[in-house]
Amino acid sequence: MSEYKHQDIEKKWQRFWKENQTFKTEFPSNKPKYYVLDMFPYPSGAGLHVGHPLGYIATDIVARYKRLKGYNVLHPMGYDSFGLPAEQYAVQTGQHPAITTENNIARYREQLDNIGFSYDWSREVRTSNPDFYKWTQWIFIKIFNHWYNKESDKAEPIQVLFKKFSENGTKGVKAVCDEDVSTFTAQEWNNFSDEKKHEISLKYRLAYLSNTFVNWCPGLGTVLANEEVKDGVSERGGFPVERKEMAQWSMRITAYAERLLQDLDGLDWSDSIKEQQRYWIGKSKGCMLTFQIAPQPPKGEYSAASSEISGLSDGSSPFGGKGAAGVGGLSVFTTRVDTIYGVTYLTLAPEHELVDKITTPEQKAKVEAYIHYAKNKSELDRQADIKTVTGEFTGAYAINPLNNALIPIWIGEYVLAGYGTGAVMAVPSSDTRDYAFAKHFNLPIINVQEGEKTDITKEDFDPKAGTMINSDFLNGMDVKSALEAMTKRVEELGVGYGKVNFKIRDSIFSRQRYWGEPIPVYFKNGLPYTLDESQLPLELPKIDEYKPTANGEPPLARAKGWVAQEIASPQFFPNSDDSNQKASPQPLSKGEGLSGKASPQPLSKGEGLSKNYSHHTANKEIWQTLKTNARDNRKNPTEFEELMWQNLRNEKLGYKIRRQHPIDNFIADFICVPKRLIIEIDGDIHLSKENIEYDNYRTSLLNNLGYQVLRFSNTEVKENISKVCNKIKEKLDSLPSITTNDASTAPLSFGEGLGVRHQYPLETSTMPGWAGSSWYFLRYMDAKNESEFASKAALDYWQDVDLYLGGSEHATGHLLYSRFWHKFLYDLGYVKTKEYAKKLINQGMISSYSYFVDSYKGIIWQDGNGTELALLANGVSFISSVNRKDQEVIVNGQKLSNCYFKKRIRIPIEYIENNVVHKEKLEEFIKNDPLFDSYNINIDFNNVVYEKDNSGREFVSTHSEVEKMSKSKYNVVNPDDIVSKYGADTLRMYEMFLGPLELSKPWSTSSISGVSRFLRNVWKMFYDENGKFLVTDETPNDKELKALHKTIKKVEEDIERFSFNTSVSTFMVCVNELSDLKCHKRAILSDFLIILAPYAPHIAEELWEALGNKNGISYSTFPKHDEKYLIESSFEYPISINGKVRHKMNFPANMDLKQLENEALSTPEIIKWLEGKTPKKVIVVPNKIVNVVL
RNA sequence: GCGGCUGUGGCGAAAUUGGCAGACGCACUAGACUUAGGAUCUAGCGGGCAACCAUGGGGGUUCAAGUCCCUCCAGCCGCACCA
Repeated sequence: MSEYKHQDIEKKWQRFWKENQTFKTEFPSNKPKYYVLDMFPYPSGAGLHVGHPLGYIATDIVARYKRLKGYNVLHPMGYDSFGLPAEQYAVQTGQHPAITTENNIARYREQLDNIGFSYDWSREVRTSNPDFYKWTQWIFIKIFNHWYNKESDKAEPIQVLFKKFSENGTKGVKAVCDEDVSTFTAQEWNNFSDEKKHEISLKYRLAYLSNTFVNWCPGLGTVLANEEVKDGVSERGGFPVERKEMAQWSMRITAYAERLLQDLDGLDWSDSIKEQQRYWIGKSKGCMLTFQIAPQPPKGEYSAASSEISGLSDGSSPFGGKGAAGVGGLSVFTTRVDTIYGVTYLTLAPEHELVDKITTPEQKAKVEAYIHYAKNKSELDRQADIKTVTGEFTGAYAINPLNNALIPIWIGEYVLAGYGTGAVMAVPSSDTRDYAFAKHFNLPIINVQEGEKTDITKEDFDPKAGTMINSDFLNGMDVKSALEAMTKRVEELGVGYGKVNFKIRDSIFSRQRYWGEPIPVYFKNGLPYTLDESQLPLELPKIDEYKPTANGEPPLARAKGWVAQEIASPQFFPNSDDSNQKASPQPLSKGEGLSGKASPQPLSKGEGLSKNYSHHTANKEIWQTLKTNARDNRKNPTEFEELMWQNLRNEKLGYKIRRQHPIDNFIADFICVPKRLIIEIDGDIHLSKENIEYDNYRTSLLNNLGYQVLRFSNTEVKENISKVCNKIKEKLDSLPSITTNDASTAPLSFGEGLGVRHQYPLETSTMPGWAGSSWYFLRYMDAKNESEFASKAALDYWQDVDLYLGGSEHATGHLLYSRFWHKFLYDLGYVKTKEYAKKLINQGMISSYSYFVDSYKGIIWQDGNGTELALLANGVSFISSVNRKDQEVIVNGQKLSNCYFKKRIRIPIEYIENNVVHKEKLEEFIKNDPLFDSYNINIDFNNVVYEKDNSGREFVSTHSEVEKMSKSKYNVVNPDDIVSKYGADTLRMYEMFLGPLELSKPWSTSSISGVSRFLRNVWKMFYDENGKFLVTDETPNDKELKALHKTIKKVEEDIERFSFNTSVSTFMVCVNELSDLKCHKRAILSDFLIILAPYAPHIAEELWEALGNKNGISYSTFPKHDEKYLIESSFEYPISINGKVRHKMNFPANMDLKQLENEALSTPEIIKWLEGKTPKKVIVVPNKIVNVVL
């Protein structure tokens, strides 16, 4: 091959890698492991632009490098394929999001393949694939079935909690749980019904359902997590978000707050991300204080410092347990308990539950008005004007627990309901917000600190400066000791205790959306239960439309038969401490499973129960028998049954009723399936005590299966059939219909061997976007495993991610939740590492140049407000800057100045050549672009100014701005175009060459030619222009070896510290040097190709093959540099006088320093600079520099 | 307001531990080859005629500072009444 034909070469080797499965990861393996991971992409419809592959190229270089270094490399890719855009598209078009997603993934894959990545595609994961989300649901179930024990500081099975409850009640249980849990004794607990126990447990589980204020986004029809809301609008789509109270699933991430914070220290992540997480977790050490509410508001003026309630000044504890009007104390969290003598008022959040109780009648109207005002203020508004001070006095007073001072209680929106206790003790002398509030409402201010920087009105105010004053026993202390002393004192007094508070909130886990993982939960009597693991995956149902239902339920509520079959016994039987053990099936007792007269043989214990079927399930053989028996029964009805049938059949009562139908191990006489009603006619023998007992037992079993049972005796049927029918009808009317896939047969469709069970409605919300991404990195370790999320062997071997690369926008979302889930799995013993990603790099964004041309002409005038308006040929538009060229004109009788003005017109980047747009291109753009009208309203291209270049070609000058790459900005550069024009290797190297990985930088296609030329120069070392192969077997000389070995050394160092841009420069220098040396020697070029291969794998493979190698370059060995080739025999010393380089001299590298100094000082050039003075000092740094100080 | 990051030629940048600032590349200029050039090759390329001046500004430490310290400024990102 004579020319460097990148298209052919790249396709060839991409095919080679695919056919040879070159990058399939070995497992098991004796090699050391290296796991390098990209944050997987959401496959958007727009496809990749050149910014996306930046990180992928970097990780690919590392992966290929590590393979050459002998590592077993895990380098996978997949898709975060659940998400809003596909669903929004589905809502609009009705196309199933799976189809949209599939198409988008296909396009992504094509684009990725073009760039020659070395992913092991056999491990691809997609979060929307049931094989994958089965395990996301599985983890959810695990989370649901665990609680957080603060004593052991880890998650433990809920059964352990149950055991504690049954032994000691709530006493001694230290759990992370809801605020409103009640206490009970072991005896009380043991007397609770199972359902009650379950209900209580919901307040302890790590996944729980609760009514919370959520970020409701009507535009998207879903709730959003805090980090999905930016500036009061949704991060995706920018729709307004409001506070709304809804029942929602949450994850108790707060339980892990401390560990999430602590373990950040050991992570090699950027400071920025770690800081953001620290801030988000928001740990603050402080003190929880209780202020009693004063019994009666005092008349007249009060003075915060001195007013004491009469009779209480003896210092005795005045208010016992309860304060005024039966209201308990008011809890306040403060980080500055040392300033308690400076408290002059308390402020509650308007939503605070005590507000209602303590507000005095006189203040009620005002307070209510204020609450109304605060409530109706949207989040956005609240954030927008934080400067405005608002609030209202409740009329109530609290008592300072330290000095019994009376302090008024206010409400104010500056206090957040969600933080701390929703109440603050205000110290206007030490807190700027409190100060602003106090100033605004004329509340007293007591200084409790003195000294420098303690004046709150001054710029340099430092809240922790100075020493304490006006603070009793604290006086004279600094803030730190005062804090300690006061914390101790309040604990002694029993009015408070030291407490650590976290800002982080439990994360809302439900989304009212279709395109997400269904939450594997059903509801029985209003309480949530998880599905049995054997029922996973709970697949997304088909639905007719992807919108919420008419009454606002999530889209899944549209699904027919969105019900669960309960197959495990309820999870609240703590049979064992092993959380993983399923509740054991309850065997059928003797005689059960029999119906009517022609009964099959009774089943004995365990008999007929296949291991795979739950205890309510008959196996196929029994089912066949039941079916046969039922058919016989139908053929030979008793007279009573026949009479009944004639009255029930053909929907005579308004409901379809079947007769002689198998239900699990029974045959029911009559059944109305959608109503779950069974009607039995019992013969007279049923009057015996034993039979009644048995009937009752059977009824209860059927009840457990979800059926109601009506029993009539033969006599009742015979004597008053209409009464019987009325009773049945009444019952049917009262029962809710249970919809199923096919109400006529579903519960009876027994073909799979599954019996009829009670069906319960399933949860209709789905999981949030971050669910799948919180653990996908583990799935890659064993992506095809059907029985576990990953095998122990794989988890033990791969351990964690060695290098994780992705955008910093996930700082408090994915990167926090995934750490949380990983710690949870760590607690359960599934993973061995506390953190899953040792090293994280956030690649910078690649921005782009947007190009504009100016069009001039129009009329400008000022409106009444002095705003300048421009009148265009076809309309009026506001412009901010004008270039005037005054000319007077008359418009509507008014004298106006006729100005030329500048209007920016966006020109798509593909029409730009060397920063100008040629006339024919501009015309083509106007003609071709369908979006032209919508993007460039009011544009008159006749007014652009054309210039001519040397060849007479007309063009228009443009100016450019660096902006985010986006479709709407007309500045997107598609990697496919770059690959087809310059090749994937050029793209890869150029992306790296742009600059440091972490920094944002603008893309400039014109600069790519340098890298392109470089690769052609590499080619030229192997082939001349006639295609003659130039490589020789000559022995390399020292210069060539030096050029090679310093490159090996530098490239290796660069990759190890992720400095890819400098490697590219190094390669260029090396090729320049070898070209100057006219080096075509195999020994040199062969090693050069190996070190180049991670960056430019295609050309490296091609030339490697040309050198006669058969096996591909990917698993060759990275050469080791040899220092002996790098040693210089001499060094050219810069000789500087007083730090300024004046001369250069060559000395042997190992020369004696004193001798060197002497020689340097005796050189004429230096003597000239010495001007006869004796140097004060001469510094000689070996092989660096000589500095003469005069 | 708070936190993090970043400021070096016309542009992207390099200088890893303080030791010749601007490597490497783009753009540009001149020349060569050529019917042609969006090809290739050669040379030049921070500013200044020069002494010198230059790493956002100012100050400091040091024989020596882009690099360390203080201070101010600008840009980007994140958070934002967190008690």
